[in-house]
Amino acid sequence: MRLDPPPAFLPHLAYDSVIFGYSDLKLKILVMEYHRTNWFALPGGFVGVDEPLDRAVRRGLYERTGLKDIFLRQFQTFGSLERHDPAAMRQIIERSGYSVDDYGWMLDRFVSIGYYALIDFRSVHLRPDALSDSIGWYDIDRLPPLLFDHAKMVEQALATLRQNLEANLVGKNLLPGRFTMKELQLVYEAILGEPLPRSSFQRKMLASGHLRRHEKLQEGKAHKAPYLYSFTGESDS
Amino acid sequence: MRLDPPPAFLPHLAYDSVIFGYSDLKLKILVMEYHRTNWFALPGGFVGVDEPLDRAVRRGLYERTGLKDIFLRQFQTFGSLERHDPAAMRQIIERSGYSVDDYGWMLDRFVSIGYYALIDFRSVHLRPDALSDSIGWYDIDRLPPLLFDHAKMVEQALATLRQNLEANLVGKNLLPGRFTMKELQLVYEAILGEPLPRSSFQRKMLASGHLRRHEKLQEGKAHKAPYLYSFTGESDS
DNA sequence: TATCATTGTCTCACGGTGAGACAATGACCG
DNA sequence: CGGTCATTGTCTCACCGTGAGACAATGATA
Repeated sequence: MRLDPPPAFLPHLAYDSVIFGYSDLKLKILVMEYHRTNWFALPGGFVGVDEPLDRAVRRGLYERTGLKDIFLRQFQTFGSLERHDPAAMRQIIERSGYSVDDYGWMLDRFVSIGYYALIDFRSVHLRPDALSDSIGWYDIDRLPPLLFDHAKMVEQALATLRQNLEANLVGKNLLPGRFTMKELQLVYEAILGEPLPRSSFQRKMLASGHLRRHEKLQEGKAHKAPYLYSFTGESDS
Repeated sequence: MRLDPPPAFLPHLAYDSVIFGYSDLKLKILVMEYHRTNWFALPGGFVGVDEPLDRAVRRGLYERTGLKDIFLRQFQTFGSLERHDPAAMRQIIERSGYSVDDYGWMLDRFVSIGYYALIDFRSVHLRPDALSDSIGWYDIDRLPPLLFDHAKMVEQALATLRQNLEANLVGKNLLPGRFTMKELQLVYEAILGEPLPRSSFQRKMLASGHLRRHEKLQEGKAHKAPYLYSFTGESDS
């Protein structure tokens, strides 16, 4: 919850993370709000001088969500000059109660490495960092205006996620351990942003071999009781 | 052809490029050899303090190949600690006739952004840079041992290329303006590393709409004369 | 007990694919 | 000069995955 002085981090280098969760039939991401600015941005951070890049990102995720062993993928590195906005950064630092004299290095140009993560919505305990008032979930299609080039980052992350959609990921990372076929299909549809044919979806999922059917049936609700499924096999890292 | 002093470049940040060409039925990449070391590595470089990342890579490609408007894609950023090898770097600097006192910043840890490029083999005029004796083409499956994590970079670049193979790219960037269907198929096979069914390949290519058939027929060789084709539509950047 | 939405499964038509066949072509050889 | 033979463009056919729809089974509700 502190900002280490410049020597601790690689200068000019940052990461930003697009953290996906699923709840209430919607695909959502984590967005943070800077202190007293009404400005929103993706959760990001810096890389320690002797810290592997991947570990830096996992550290940031852990500090904000309390989760370890998260599914995490790099999707793009952003290095244009347009993303540099020292004026905005100055305000963020000052309104958080810090001095630009101490944190002037944050006004520099940064090259940022974009990661996306998939996490189980329910198992998260959110904690804001030193610069942010709050961190919260936003529907993927109802995001507030984001600072810098973060809107483009989200777009890219979502495109990459859609392209790499595999049975392993979704159920293993976004859903609780047991779920119905219907629930699984709804997650897919939320990610892809379009409806899927029911019979084909079920056929493909069953044929994939990743699913295990639990003979238990759900009960209590309405109509015919669906099977519960869980995912088999390895996944994250 | 000079090494600018530290202030000109972003510290701890580099790029490396996997430059693909096609010749003699083989997929090849450019590999450079450092002065008097017998050590091989991918051509790479540094990013100017006020230079967009993409432009830095294009600049490096231009300096080495004389080509502009190259098809270029980022594929992965490498940030582990294992890739740091100051001892090797010290030798490279010294054997090139430079002093570590002046270029000590090159011994630091670097995070490197990997790009791959597709270029027309015949239109290249190779030029080594300040640190390298030579730069030349190597068969993708007969590479010399590469320094640092560059072998992994090549592997990743090739995997990404195979995954993103589209009709647009190959013919537009790896082949000369006019080519036969057979030649096109051979390029695909060289990239994918496996034979493709002839009739399906032809059918799909013709149906893609990217090809234009030129009524001229090749002549002089053997047997039945094939049509010549060229690609239509936009491509690179 | 009748109603009705949901679920698991099946069938069918459609489109793309790989394998193979076929004629056309044009250089080479006897 | 005619036969041989490899290459090329195209066609046919069997096969597989897909989307659409049908159907019975189910289980809560009226």
